[in-house]
Amino acid sequence: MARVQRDGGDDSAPTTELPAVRDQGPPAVNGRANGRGAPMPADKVRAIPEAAVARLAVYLRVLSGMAEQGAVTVSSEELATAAGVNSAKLRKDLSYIGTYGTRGVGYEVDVLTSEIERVLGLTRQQKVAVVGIGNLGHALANYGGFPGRGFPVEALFDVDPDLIGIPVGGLPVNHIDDIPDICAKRKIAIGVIATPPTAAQAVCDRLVEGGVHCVLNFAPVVLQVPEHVEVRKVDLAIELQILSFHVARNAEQRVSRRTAAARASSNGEVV
Amino acid sequence: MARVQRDGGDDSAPTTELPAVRDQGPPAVNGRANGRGAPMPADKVRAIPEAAVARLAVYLRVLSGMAEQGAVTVSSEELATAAGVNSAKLRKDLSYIGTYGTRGVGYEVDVLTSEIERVLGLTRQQKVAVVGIGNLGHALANYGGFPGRGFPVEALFDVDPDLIGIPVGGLPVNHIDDIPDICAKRKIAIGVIATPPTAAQAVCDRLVEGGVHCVLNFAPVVLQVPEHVEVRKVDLAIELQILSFHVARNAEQRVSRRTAAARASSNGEVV
DNA sequence: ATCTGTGAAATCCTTCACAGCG
DNA sequence: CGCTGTGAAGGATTTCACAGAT
Repeated sequence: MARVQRDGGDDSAPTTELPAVRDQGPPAVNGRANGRGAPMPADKVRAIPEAAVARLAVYLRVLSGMAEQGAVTVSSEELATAAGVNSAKLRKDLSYIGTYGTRGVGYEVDVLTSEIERVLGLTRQQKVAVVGIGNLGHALANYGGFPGRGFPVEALFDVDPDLIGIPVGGLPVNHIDDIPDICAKRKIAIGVIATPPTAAQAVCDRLVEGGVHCVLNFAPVVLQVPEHVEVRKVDLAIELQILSFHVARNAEQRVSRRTAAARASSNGEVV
Repeated sequence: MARVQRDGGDDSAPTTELPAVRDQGPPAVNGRANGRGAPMPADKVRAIPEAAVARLAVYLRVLSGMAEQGAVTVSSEELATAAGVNSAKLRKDLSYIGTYGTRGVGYEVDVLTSEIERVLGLTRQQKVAVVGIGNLGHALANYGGFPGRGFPVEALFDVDPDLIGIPVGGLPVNHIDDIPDICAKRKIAIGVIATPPTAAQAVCDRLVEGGVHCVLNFAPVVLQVPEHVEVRKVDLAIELQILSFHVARNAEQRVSRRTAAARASSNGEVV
């Protein structure tokens, strides 16, 4: 067995679930007295909230846009607006990675950029394998935007014999049976699953076998993985259904507001 | 100008409000007059946490898989495991939509399925438009899996003159200038943006002009939208960067654990 | 005996608001 | 004076743990 169910998505949503750092010490839980003002032992890089990590990636993108336009410094207010958050949240997020701002002025775009890159581990390249070279797999393999050259695609896999050996985006397609071998040899860090749902779990197992610890899953299934493996999912159906919920909710709100208005007006009230 | 920055991504938003079920408006939307499952006090039917909505969609998928395999009832523990959450969370989530379980037994698969569908608004069809018919757009337009017949794709748009008029997945491509008109005429509920980042904001503005209130954004930009519009984003780059963060973190943990172990063993401690 | 439904506690995240630096 | 950095307050979400139904 040894399978643990976890998901990364959405998360999201928000939903983003943290890898449960479950330390089940026999005695009490760790006194999480995170010494605030006290400088913490450099040993322990303190946890950055999962939600903040996701936003740091957004800030990074916004910053790179600003750099292109020649911006040298930026205030928390500007950056926050461009990133779609409020400025208090942005400052709090940045405070998790250190203090790189100048009071009365703002942040230097390039300093902030490289600090975020450092925290996100973007200074090393993470090799990516894409499994499932259908419509979506093609899109992913060609995604010039596997962005900022931090995530080179270094292996492609499919079952279809007609695809094996064919180069896609300059890289030949291998058979999924070779996943464990090839991933291990090429030291693939991240596996992207773009297969039909029925194949996804088997593919995932082989990726794990090949030493892959991080999986990005586009297949509409919940993957079961061992504890040390991190899965994030991108799920079209679920995104649509969440939007659907909001449509329904808004429709109902509109109805009940209209009813209220009608009732009020028939009472001579002003709404 | 009245742009409000919000994003739908995997961040958590305040809990969404469900319609106040006040007195019966017109024939109205909330047919929650189910005699069998206990609805729940009208003034308590207020809000379903955003995070729970996302998971309800997951449960729905797991349930449909179970139904296919002939399952009639399911316990919270089984369903939770299959969905990758713990059972307390699952039960809490289900409690937001009513009480449809049987103590000592579990839930009936078909009852639960239709109740979740009802809450998510999947009883009505939501028409979808896809903008940007590149690799990804193709994948989306052909996605037989715009799943469970709840989300028919009813309009396609692109700028490329060579594409206009060409049918993709049985539907002709229109020019993006026609977005407002066509969306309004066909009563599109959800717009999916699969354009290059530079075009995304303009496309989004036109969708909103056409009366679209929900947007699913695949372009790597933060969209600015009016308040009444709901945006969710799917961002490959950000997903990869979040995974990258976990790679980095795990690497550090592994290092520090090794150091700790070394230190401990040189002290004769047991780890 | 088993499994749901749910208050209450614990945890995680966001927002406020202001001290303090440049 | 303007803007950052951050305790503290306020919410939201998750987990606990158990009463109660079958």
